[in-house]
Amino acid sequence: MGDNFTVNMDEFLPLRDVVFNTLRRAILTGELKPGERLMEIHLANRLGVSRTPIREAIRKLELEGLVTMIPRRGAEVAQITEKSLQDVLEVRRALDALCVELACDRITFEEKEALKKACDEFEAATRTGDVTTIAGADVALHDIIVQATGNQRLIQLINNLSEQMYRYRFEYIKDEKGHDNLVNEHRMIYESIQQGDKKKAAEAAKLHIDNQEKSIIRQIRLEREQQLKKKDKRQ
Amino acid sequence: MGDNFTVNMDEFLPLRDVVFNTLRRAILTGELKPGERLMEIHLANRLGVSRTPIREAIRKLELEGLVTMIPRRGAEVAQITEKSLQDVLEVRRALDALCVELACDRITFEEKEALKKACDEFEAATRTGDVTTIAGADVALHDIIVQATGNQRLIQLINNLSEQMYRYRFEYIKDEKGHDNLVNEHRMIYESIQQGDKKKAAEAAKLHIDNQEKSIIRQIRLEREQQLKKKDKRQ
DNA sequence: TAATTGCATTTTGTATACAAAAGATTGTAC
DNA sequence: GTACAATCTTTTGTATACAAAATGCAATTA
Repeated sequence: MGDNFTVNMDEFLPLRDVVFNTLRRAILTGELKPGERLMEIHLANRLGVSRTPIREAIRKLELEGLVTMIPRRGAEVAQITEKSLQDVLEVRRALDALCVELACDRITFEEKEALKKACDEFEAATRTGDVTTIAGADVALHDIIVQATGNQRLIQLINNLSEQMYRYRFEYIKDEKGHDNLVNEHRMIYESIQQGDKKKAAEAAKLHIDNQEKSIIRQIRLEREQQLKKKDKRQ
Repeated sequence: MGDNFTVNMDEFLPLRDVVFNTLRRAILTGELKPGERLMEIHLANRLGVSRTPIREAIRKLELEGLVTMIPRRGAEVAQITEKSLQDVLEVRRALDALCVELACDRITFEEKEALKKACDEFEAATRTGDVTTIAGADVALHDIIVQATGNQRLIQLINNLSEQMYRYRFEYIKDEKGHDNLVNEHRMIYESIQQGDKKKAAEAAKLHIDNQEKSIIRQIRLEREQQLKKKDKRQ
């Protein structure tokens, strides 16, 4: 079992929020695996708190779609199926397009500058080859665009949807051959926003998602095949 | 204070879900007003349960955006501002467009029939003049389209967003002059889906939202003016 | 040997208890 | 009458207790 996640007592938050963040993190990084049961006493002991904050955290994870409740049996980490991921991506495609369109209208001069810088930094990051650095630069870039929309609800939704794909982030970033494409796609998006060309921006954003989709779906199929092989061996 | 909401003990659900549904309903119907505090013991006594299920229900309402948490002060019903509503509508516009586009591709023959019937029934409902009947027919019609997308995530998101505007549903339905427009907009959407014309469908869906937006925003401004007048009088 | 029943254990669902923080109230001094 | 301080109340945050359901296992029976 993936061990040693602990509560971060530094933060001055209600325990339920600390637990919520901790569990979410554990699920997104794959430390808690799909299908794994979340048992309250167990988690409570492990995190050194009582069951109450654990339960409240689980209620929030439930609504976020990261855990599934089974009546009288408790929570387990939600399974990701290819279908559910395609559903998420289908929505993200539309919302990302909306994002860049809104950004075309509302982005400030400072944000444009920041976006340009983020593009350069992303390119630099790809040259380091370090996956974490690249992922960080990618998040930073997208964050600027999302924030530029000024639409709080949209920001919240996109963040939540991104979360669902978090486990696969690294996979499509690992693929070195794709780096030039990613850099180009980012540049394309930046330029369209710079020019205020909504149509072009939306197309670029959709293309960007489509490419990620291909890469992620490929990854999922690969994983599933490997799991099947393992099963075969056991039999 | 808006009185007598009680838990519905018929349903066989964990108390937290019963409480969740009860409170949500109360908020959406306006029985619990924006800014009103949700005090745990008070609610617990009123609903005849202990604080635990109340707290868990509040955690879910929090993530749904229906209540706001103030640290060490508890929950209160989220305030709806014009900005927050515009944010919601901006997102809905994109997602409704996505909905009808997907419906164009995926709707089954039976669903097409049902949609046609729903259009007719909506028209019939407008002629009764009964607001509840009209609202019901409207929901039924939109439900068919949303379900036809087959995208669970999208269905969930649209339902949640609709929720945020629930309090204003009646207002734009009350406006009798708009009924013919609504009927026509529905027919337009139906026909585009029938023909599988995504572009036309998306345009129709967006127009539909735009008109609702106008009507809702007008309503909000009216409400705010009335509140200001009341305040003036008191001073 | 297979199936089933009964018991023990685990785990959730709910209620309650207690501590600490925030808020209201009262009283006193100026 | 106002300002400030002390105290009392309310309310949240957290922990724990208890009941009921589900699960697993062993023993018994066909």
